[in-house]
Amino acid sequence: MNDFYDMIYEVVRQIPKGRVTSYGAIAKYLGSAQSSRMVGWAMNNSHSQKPYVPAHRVVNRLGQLSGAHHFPPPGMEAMLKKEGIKVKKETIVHFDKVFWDPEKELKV
DNA sequence: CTGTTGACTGCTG
DNA sequence: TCAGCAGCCAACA
Repeated sequence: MNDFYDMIYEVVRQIPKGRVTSYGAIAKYLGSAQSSRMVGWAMNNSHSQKPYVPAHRVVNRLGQLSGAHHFPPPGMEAMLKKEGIKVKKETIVHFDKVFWDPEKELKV
C-alpha cells in the first residue's frame, strides 16, 4: 500500500485510548494540511486495512462525528463512550481535553 | 476523456 | 456571532 495512507493509519493507531484527533491534525502531520479530505478518504479505505484502524478516534476539527454515518455498528458514538469520551449526540464533549495532536505528541 | 462528490478546513460576508 | 463560499486531492460514474 501507499505510504501516504499507511502514515494515516499508523498515526491513527498511535492515538491513545480516550483520546481523539482531527483530520487536519493528521493531514498537517503528513505535510498535507490542505488535503484534509484525503485523510477522510483514507479512513473510508481503512476498512480494508488488516490492523484495525480506530477511525472512531478521528473526527473533524469541530469534534463532530462527521463520519459516524459511515462507521459500522455498534456506532462511533458508542465506541467513544466506551473509551471514556463523553459524546453528546454527534459531538465530543470536552473535545479540547481529549484532543491528541500527533505533531505535539508524536513529534520526534 | 470530463464532471461530480466527498469521513475537511479556512477565510470572507 | 453565525452563515456561506472557495480550495484542495483522489476516486467514482
